[in-house]
Amino acid sequence: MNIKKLAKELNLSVSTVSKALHDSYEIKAETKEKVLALAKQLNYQPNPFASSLRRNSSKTIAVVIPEIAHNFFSLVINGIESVAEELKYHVLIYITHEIPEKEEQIIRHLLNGRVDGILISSSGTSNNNAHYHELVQKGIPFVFFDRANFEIDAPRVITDDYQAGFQATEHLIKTQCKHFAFLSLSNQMTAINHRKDGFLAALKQYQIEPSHVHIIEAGTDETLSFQIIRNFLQPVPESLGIFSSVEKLAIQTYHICKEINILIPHQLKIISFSNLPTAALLNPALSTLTQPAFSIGKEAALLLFQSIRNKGKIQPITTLPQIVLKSTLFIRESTKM
Amino acid sequence: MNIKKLAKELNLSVSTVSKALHDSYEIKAETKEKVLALAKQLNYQPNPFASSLRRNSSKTIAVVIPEIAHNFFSLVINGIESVAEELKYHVLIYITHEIPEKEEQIIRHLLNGRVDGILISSSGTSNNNAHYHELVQKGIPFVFFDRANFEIDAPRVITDDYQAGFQATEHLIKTQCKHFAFLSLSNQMTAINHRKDGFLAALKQYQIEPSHVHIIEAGTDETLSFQIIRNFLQPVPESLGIFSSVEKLAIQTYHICKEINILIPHQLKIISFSNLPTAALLNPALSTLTQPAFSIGKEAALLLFQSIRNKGKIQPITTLPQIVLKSTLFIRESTKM
DNA sequence: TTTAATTACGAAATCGTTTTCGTACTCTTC
DNA sequence: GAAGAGTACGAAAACGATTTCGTAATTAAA
Repeated sequence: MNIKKLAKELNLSVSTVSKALHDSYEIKAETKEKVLALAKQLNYQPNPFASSLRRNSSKTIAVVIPEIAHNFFSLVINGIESVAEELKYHVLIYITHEIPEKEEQIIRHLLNGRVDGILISSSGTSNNNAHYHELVQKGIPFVFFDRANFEIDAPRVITDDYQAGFQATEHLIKTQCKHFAFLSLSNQMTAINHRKDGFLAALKQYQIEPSHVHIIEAGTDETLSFQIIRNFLQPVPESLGIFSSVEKLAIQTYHICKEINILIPHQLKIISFSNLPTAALLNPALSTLTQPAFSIGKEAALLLFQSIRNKGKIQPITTLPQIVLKSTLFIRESTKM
Repeated sequence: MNIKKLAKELNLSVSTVSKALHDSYEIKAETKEKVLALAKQLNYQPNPFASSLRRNSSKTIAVVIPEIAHNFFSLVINGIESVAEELKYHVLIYITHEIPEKEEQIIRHLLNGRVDGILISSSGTSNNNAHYHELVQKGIPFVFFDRANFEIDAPRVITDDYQAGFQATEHLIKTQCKHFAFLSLSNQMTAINHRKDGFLAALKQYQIEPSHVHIIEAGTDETLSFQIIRNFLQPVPESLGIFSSVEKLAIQTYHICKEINILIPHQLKIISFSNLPTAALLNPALSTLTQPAFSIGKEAALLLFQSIRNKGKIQPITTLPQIVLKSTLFIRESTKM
């Protein structure tokens, strides 16, 4: 079934049918009704590729994320989907597995016009931005969320990572910790670095002895990060307070503590960025900084669709859209005095 | 940049360039090299819509799932993505939010040829299969995973739900439970019903008094299911063993037990189907039946791509592909004697 | 030497839409 | 009743690839 057969069936021209289906003013109501009726009856659905080819728009966006089996990112996707669904857009998912080269390859592929816009949570290191520049040059709108690249002039939705980091660390300080550790994936990710900056600022403000401050870069490889954290915890520094910048490392820490019999919160207190639905049910319940993941996805999608709509139009000289959402601190047993 | 400009630049015809790019035998090596070189230099990427329109294939598959913020489904997507990425296919995600009508609408939309195949974990009730039949009629390959519709002749990847249900229940029986409850989302989902059948079969084999058997249909609405489970647990039946067919209901049960001070495993033992990475860290550690989610996604994708490849070819008279993977039982503290 | 086969390329049709024109026809308006 | 405006439609040109078919030029076979 295509528009040609539909037109033949109706004794109308293809152009008339097309216009009728798009509710054009050129077509009289009676004709429109006939066309709509037969289209429904014959279950006519326009070929999306012909349409995209002609209109040069795909009604599709891409979401590029480091991983998907991750509470934060799946909640974000939920938020994105809620907006996309509303606007009848389709959502393509690409996973970089935290490999910057993979991200580059994906983004470069998307230069071919397959999507109208891209939502990116970067896995990239800041020393390679070429692929983002190509997006800009090609005029493909994109929005960063959570892990933004601040060297690129693109809208972004982030959280108050510095403040949250400060707040979490202040909380650890007030529970009488002596040593402080920051668990990080890498020193190339903006969001994580902002958390670290907040962490360091709090320690400085409370005049914590620098030798008591530990920055642990555990990396993205699971086996390796286990090893690194385990090494750090043997032996466990006195009155250690851990601030984990991502959920995964906190969970690993829990596993390690269980394995080598470190008692939380007595020997070690820990707080983590996390969207775990089971944080309160852990043994002990995990104190968390929880990002509004759904809202992040939703706001990022809204920004993207705004960019898509504005494409081609004259942009007012406006400041770069940056939305900063607040994380929420949940104090639980893992940081009990 | 398109193939026309490329051809002009090379002083060749469009058809020659196209053939060269596809490594056709009609084109001599020297010409191919020239074409490839300039294509790379000018960063030529073929328009995917023109290509899809002409070839009538999209290099895209759809994944239709009830929800995404769910460990099981996000792991499945990981498996799917691993295969799709390998074969250079794109993955569209659609979420039904457990609403059968939504699923119908999505599937019907996909009849327009936007995708070459569909992976479905059904949210549908068995009384409406029309949309699946339309897929069959249109010749669009699809594969069920986990939640299959057994009335439809489509390949499927499922787990040994009956056996796992039997095994879990047998385990509960051996821990001296007197009352037994099965937590279900609805009685319309095949996978869950198979788990229930295994549950009931085990109880029958061990001659459990039927009045001690409780089937709780909690539904998919979060607030409502909380209410239903809470009601069931007030007061908590003596020596209750709960078999939760899905992770979410087990987590809700944990929350409720914490809230109204029911001690696990002393007053209530619980085992659940779950892919929680934190199952062992919960208080108490949750006994689980864990599905090989990644493999499910991978196998389902492989079946789908096989169907896609076979499309149009004469099918050998073969039995319907059905892959049954095994779940693994992890006994932890939540079912301790 | 003639015929047949092979090689290497180009012209043009095609996929299914959308959109720009062009044009009959009716209806005002002066 | 001539000019202009408005209405309702159709023909045809895009969009950017792929593929069929045709054909010169060269090589091989008879």
